[in-house]
Amino acid sequence: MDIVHEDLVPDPGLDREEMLACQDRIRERASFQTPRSLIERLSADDLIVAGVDQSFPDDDVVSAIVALAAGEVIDRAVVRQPVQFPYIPGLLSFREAGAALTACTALDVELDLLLVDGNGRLHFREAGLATHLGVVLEQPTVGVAKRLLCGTLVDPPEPPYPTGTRVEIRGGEDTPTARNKLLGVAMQTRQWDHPDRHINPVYVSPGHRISPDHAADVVERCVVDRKLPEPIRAADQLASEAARD
DNA sequence: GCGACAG
DNA sequence: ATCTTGTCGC
Repeated sequence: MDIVHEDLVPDPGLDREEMLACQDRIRERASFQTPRSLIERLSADDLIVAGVDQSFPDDDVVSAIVALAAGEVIDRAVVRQPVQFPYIPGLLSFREAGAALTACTALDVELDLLLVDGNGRLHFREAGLATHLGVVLEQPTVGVAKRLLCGTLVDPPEPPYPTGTRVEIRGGEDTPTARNKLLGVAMQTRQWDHPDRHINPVYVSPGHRISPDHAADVVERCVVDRKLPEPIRAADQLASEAARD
């Protein structure tokens, strides 16, 4: 994987206004449609999907990326560098993308798709971490978040949702550029049998070069026995253990 | 001014 | 994200 748009790499040194302008440019370049070539690959049994995730030991950021095909790890990379920007909702890319991009560059295998911890189009300016990475790398990406950042659930059922439930998330007052647009879906990837206590859904959104439906399809396919898709779990695990040494 | 807010 | 033991429920 290579950085295609060096000028769009999020710079932690920019001021807030410049960061917002950068995200506006990302939104303008992002595509939320699935290319014909990817649609064909989505049904292949050797689909190559990677997950990327970050951990923050002390004042460093560790980024780990793990690529899987047919349930097997086929490539991985880990990078560590000083953290350069704080966590600010809506500006996550400026904290995590630098390290994540370096990790992506260190990967040898060519991916069909990259799963990212966080949002894609499900973002105040439709430019979440998954979208930013996708545009800079010109790589199909999907965002998977554990909590809802913005947008409104359309006709949500009463929790707990049964496994397989998908609820549309559309833009509202908090997403001025995407009013009433389909930004992503709340997806129940796993659920307990008894409504005693329940598992929350994950929030899936297209990052770049994929549609909301196909994004959800891929996440569903990558989920094995857990709430989160395997590539992200593997990356999460690798980033955590790499943070200890 | 108040609320809401991925990791 | 990170700091951290026990503990509730299948």
